[in-house]
Amino acid sequence: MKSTQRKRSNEIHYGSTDKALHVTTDQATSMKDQVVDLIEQSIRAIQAEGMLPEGELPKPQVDHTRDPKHGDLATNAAMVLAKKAGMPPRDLAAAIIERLPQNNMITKCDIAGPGFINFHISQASNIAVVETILTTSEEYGRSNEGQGRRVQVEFVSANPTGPLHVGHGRGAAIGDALCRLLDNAGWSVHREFYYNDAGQQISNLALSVKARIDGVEPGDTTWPADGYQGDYIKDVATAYQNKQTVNAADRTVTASGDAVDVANIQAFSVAWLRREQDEDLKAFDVNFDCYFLESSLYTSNAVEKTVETLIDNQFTYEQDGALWLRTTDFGDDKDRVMRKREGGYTYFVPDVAYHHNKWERGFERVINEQGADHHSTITRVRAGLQGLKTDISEGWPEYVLHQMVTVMRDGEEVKLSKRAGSYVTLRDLIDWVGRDATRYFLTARAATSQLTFDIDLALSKSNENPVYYIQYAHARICSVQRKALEQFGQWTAADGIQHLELLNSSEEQSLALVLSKYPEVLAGATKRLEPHAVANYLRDVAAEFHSFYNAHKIMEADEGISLARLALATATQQVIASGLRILGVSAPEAM
RNA sequence: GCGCCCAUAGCACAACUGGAUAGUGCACGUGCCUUCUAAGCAUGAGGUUCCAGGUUCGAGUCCUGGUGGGCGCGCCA
Repeated sequence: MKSTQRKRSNEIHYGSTDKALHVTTDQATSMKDQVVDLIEQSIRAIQAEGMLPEGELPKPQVDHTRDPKHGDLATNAAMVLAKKAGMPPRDLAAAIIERLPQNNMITKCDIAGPGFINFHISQASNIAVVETILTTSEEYGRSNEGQGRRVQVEFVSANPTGPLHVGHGRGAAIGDALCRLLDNAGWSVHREFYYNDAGQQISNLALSVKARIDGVEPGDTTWPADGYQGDYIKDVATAYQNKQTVNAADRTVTASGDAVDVANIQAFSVAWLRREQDEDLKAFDVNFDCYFLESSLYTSNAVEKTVETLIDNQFTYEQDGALWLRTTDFGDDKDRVMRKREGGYTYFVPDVAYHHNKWERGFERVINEQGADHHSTITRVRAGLQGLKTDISEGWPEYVLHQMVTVMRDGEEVKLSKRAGSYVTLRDLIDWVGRDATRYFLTARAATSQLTFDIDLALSKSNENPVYYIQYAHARICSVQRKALEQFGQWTAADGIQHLELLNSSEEQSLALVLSKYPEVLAGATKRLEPHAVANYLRDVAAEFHSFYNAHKIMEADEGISLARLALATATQQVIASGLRILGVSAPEAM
């Protein structure tokens, strides 16, 4: 597996196969890690005996089994190493088992199929995760892999020409979940929103508002070409005429009301739509540390300097009156124009300058969450950065691209077109199905998959949204805890730890097992930048809990059993609340 | 024509990045509320993982070539 991530000061290889999944926390080592350790010891012993060559060997895998008949954990070590050892996998498996160090966690291990080694874990070891969860509390699932290093995540980055649409919503949901995952893994996360407040699109915006002020409507002969036709343009015009003051997150503008002052109209319109987007984001509970203006790259001369450096480094040439960047030197399929014949720069030039700025701000990692329709910019931006001849590595910045969101309404597709002015907004979704369901739907699927958001379905079945399944488990646990308070008076989850050995049913054991996977699920989701894994995992946790809940009464006659089950339920509650927090979904105490 | 992404049950999607008998939710069949929340549980049916080759102990996953869909391929952003 190859990864062209960073090569600056601290060496990190996110793609490396070993260690990458190692959960670096101070908490008790997981069952899986312990088994990995045992197998490694055994293999070293075999190497010492000369049955396996010294030096580097293929890395065996240890996985949770799908089928309980295969025990709890399984390794392919014997199959992977059979060739090196020159012996049949099953024979090698026997040798590995023979040399496993003594331990009280494994009750049985056997050889199965082509040479798998299956490990059966004792119930006591399995249920012990409940104690780990309760005692490490909010630390459970956290790691310190990031070690406080700085990562910047740029997402949404919508231009202020209209309210956010569902595509932005997907970006907001995924981007924010990525931030929460990285924060959970010990990174210092900086959320940034980049937008253009001065280009052609913004001129069109100002002209559209001015047209509305002048009483011109879309379709009239004097309506501006490429004007924004949405009704919100009328609202901006009215607010402007009323000389309103607009407070957006990053700017405040008061309208003069002067119908011919295009500069003021433009400034006011940008602020008005920025505020509109702020409200969309607020309704979605997404916040940013910084709003970065494309225009600032011009006023600071960053764009000029970038161009000069690229010229000095001889990656450019003049042709047909334009200035070209030899992006083909860096894997592009054709060279790209930087400076147009009439003088202006193409859009990717400030983009390069912007990313150089990010680099100079010291972000060790930068992750850009964008719609897949912008994927062609990746090559250009990276090529531009390489052309600057700094020590930026080829794979910097990283990208997470989400595929299109198709919105179905009344059985037909609604085209997402900001310029046409007719599209479903993020706020529409939130109003219809709620923030939690919107967040969940938009993060529960892999970013690489196209997403069909069927509004009619979401409307008609709003009570059957999968997010409620998870929230319901949380609310149920809260309800039981309230009952326990009535029954026991003073009571804490820790009281049940000493009775955990009473939890020997398959439902209780299965629930504990799924809870024990939480740290590695988070580690995997963080490493692969795939928050949807968390959503899927939470559904599994909820399913195991509901099964447990239906099979066993928590508040039993026997106090020890009650306390033990309360401990298990509380550990479950903690994991669900933690996972939902990463997705930005609330964990209600009652439903 | 070229590049990127995708193709898995009727529908929408998973599958711990190469592991054992491919799972979950809707929808469909059958049971379960006098008992901590039935927004729940149990159970059944539903599959040639788009097609054809290849790599190896082993392929939904990797490689090659097709087919079908989305996006991009501008001196627009």
